[in-house]
Amino acid sequence: MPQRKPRNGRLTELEGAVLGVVRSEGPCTPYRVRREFLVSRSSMWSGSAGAVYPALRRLAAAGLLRAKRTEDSRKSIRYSLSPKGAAAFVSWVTDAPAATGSGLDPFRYRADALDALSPAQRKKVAREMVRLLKRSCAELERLLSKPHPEPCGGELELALHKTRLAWLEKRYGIG
Amino acid sequence: MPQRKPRNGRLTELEGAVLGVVRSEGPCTPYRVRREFLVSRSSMWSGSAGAVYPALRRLAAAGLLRAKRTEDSRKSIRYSLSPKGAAAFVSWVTDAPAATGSGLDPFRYRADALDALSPAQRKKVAREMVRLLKRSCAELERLLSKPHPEPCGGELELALHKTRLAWLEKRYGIG
DNA sequence: GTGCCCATGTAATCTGTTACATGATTAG
DNA sequence: CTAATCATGTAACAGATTACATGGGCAC
Repeated sequence: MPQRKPRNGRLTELEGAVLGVVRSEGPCTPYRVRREFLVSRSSMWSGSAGAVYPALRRLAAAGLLRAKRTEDSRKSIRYSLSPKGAAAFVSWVTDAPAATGSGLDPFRYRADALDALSPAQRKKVAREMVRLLKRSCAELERLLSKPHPEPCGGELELALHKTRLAWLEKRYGIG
Repeated sequence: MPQRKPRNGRLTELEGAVLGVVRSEGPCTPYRVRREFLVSRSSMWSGSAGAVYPALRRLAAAGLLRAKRTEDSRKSIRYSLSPKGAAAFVSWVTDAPAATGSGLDPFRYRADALDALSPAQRKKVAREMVRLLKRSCAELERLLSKPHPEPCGGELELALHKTRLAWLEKRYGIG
């Protein structure tokens, strides 16, 4: 999915997110970065090696990350944020027009088309969506209630799911 | 962004949306389809010719669209939905797991990092975001109040913006 | 040692982006 | 007629995906 506009000197969403991981985790290996994407339930990225490793190299080549080989048997690399990288990250975070854009919402695109379905089909799929959304909400609420709330993105994701549920309820009376 | 997961026999988000346009508009030319993406305020896609024209060819090659050359001087093509395409579109719309996924939300990704900013920076960018979000809300409300509400995606987008505003208000007291 | 997971990549492919090219139509 | 715009593409490129390859460390 789209979502991927090429750089006009700017960072990709993935690159910005990668900088954020390195910033909050401190110097870390590619695998560590990658796992953040694999584990985080942001289904938007696969966290595939073919995306993360090249992104790290790009960022290092641009001077935003500093790379240092370790001396252990793996000879892996530890990336840390350079001052330039920290500045770039702040620019990325404070890019208000990018932040307030509507993004890529698979729900919104399908919502328009629900009316095209037969009532029976629509009811069936709406029920299934409600089921999945409620499950996600429960999962997120469980995570957020834990002592370490982790990144607050979960709050926003929860709010998003609830918005969708409210919309389904209001429009089709399914709750 | 994005977002772009390759096909495991499935349709891309763009392809699904393209089928939706052809379905709701009836037989139409590539340009007609493209303009829907250019005009619609879904900032997620550029609606570039390099995306739309190949997508239409792909869908036609897969038998989901029927292509018919017109006899006028443009010799353009009119695409219409084949029965197979209609079925594929329904599958796409009713793919509940895909629909309820969290998508690619640039706001959510930046929200986590706002805490890393200085209070002054954070206040400044939060204010700017609020300004942009309110402007989008006003614009959407204007559109939605018109006689022809057009696709309901606008309702969801409006709800998304309001969710973001509420989050900023709650978290940073900026409204 | 053998098998399995951890960690680090690479290769081929796919899709969307920008930027350009080109012919038809319309406004002046 | 000329210029702008409509409409239809193509070309080069970038970034992400899957799938594969490979070597180290650990359990048994």
